[in-house]
Amino acid sequence: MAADQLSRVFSALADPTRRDMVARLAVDDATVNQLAAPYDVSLQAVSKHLKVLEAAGLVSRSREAQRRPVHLEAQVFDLMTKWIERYRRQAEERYQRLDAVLAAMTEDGPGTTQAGTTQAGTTQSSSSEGAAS
Amino acid sequence: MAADQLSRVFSALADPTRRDMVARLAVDDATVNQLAAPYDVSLQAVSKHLKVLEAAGLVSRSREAQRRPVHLEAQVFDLMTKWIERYRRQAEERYQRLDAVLAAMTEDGPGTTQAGTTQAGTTQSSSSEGAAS
DNA sequence: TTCCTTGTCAACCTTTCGGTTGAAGAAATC
DNA sequence: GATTTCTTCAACCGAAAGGTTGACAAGGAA
Repeated sequence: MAADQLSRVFSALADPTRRDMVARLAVDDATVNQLAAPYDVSLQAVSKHLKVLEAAGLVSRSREAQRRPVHLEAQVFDLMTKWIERYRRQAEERYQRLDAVLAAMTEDGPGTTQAGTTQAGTTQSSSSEGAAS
Repeated sequence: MAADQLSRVFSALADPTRRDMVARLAVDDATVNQLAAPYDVSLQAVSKHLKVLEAAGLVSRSREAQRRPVHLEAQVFDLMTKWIERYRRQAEERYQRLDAVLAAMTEDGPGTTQAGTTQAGTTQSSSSEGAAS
């Protein structure tokens, strides 16, 4: 798992503890100890979680004496939002198109509409990850 | 992993193959065979992927003779978008607050601003998953 | 009935994930 | 220099993910 960045981001946020940490970091930067406080897991486990978040580009770390403050990098959210919005919009448009077809059907009476409602079956797809506008 | 729905959704989309399937399904409904075509994995593997997507609420399945057409349920995207937007906005506001503080500093000269820039250190957090507006 | 198509269930294997404990690095403090 | 604080590295462990193959159910079609 986790080849490209998008995979790493989704994977990172799939864990409730890590999502919770992101929520905490949205309020303010925090050290590892501060982040670990609410959970009853070892500090090492928290450190691992942070490595995952960092690899996903969701947080960055600086240095401050022995401390390593963690900072939320909110730009990465845009990556997800863009991905989600594309397909949500596409699905929505499709739904409206179907609606239009159904409306036309009741208007003209059944039998006049041809093809392309559902199950078009042309299977013109393939890897669609990076395609479309 | 995958306790609540949000976890299941993020987890489901962490896999590139499943994301690709979602992209394909945004175009049109499809059968398992149609979905499997682009990939060189077994049909069983694809079936498993679909089960994951279904458990996450991202797709629904109907019945049509032996076929089990898969349909994208786009509403679930809103769940993610809501989560993401909350913390993105929060982080953004925080950034602007910092900006304001910096502006005030150069205006009044250094030393007049007190506390609360970064590293407030109050650690008033805890589980934040379901909190805030 | 018999066969073919479509899809799932079950068992198994390997890799990754999230956690643990123990040792150790890095930097301030005694 | 020795100690304390904050954090990571390394090795290990059980559970889950993602894949495989083999059997089989469900439903047309011959």
